[in-house]
Amino acid sequence: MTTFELAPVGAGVRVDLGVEVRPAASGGACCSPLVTEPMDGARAEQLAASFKALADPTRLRLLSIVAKSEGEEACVCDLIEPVGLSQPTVSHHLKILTTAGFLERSKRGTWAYYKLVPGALDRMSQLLADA
Amino acid sequence: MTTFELAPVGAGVRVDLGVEVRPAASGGACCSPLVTEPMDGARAEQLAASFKALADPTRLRLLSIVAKSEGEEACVCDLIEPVGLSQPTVSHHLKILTTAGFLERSKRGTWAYYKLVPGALDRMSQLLADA
DNA sequence: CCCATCCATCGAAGTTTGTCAATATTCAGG
DNA sequence: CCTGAATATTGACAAACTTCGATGGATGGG
Repeated sequence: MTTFELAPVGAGVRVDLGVEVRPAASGGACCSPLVTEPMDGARAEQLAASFKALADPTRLRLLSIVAKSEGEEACVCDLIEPVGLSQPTVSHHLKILTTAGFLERSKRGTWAYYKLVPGALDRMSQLLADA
Repeated sequence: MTTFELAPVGAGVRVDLGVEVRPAASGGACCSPLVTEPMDGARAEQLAASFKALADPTRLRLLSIVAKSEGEEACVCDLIEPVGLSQPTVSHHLKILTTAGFLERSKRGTWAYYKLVPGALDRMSQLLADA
């Protein structure tokens, strides 16, 4: 398989990407020696994980369809035909989006309904806004 | 190798993700037959390509460092040490970010300076804002 | 000119990802 | 319970990605 470890989108990620401005390009022609750490690896990985969930055309379409559905909610059967992929594949993508915190799942009867997590995409938007 | 075909971030991508609302869940228990196309495959691919460029921790750190540098600009030599990867790898990532439209390159002497493309990240932010 | 430096490209290795067919799981009805 | 329908999970495989070392191209200084 492969272990998708997509950080929940909200997860305390702070908007201002934590970089200490470097101490004013020390003398030489180029190359300041110390750039006091860019945006620590941990946060970079979290953020990257969230973007990774959005970095697939099928997943974007799934989000888009769900977003425009009744109550921002759709069941898997509504999604298979539009994206034109197999049911397992669609389920796979939905799981990734859910793990990443963009969708939430609720089962009613035999059907699984996926719904936009309110504010999840907006939070991503914020992260980019003042970068 | 692999051919990175990252769509320039601005490229006419429209904020409202083009989905016609489905015609009100036709009668049955579930599964409305026609969801008049989600967000056409082409745009989904473009958008996904842009997100793909952001979907890597190293690239996020590179953007972050560049963003906080003098004039939102840094030469490759400034970037290698902070991210702790080889020079070829850093160049590789910079190219991806450049092709995707997030960075622009200018050569001065032997050095290559990478600079944030103004508004590029903001545009991505917009795309997510009202999704 | 020749050399050293900065950067890009190439080729290769290892990992991750997208996709499907097959199978398991869960639930509603009879 | 047994069956059928809707989803999820597993296993497999090809394509794509990240990374590196080695090499090539350009530029500026002796």
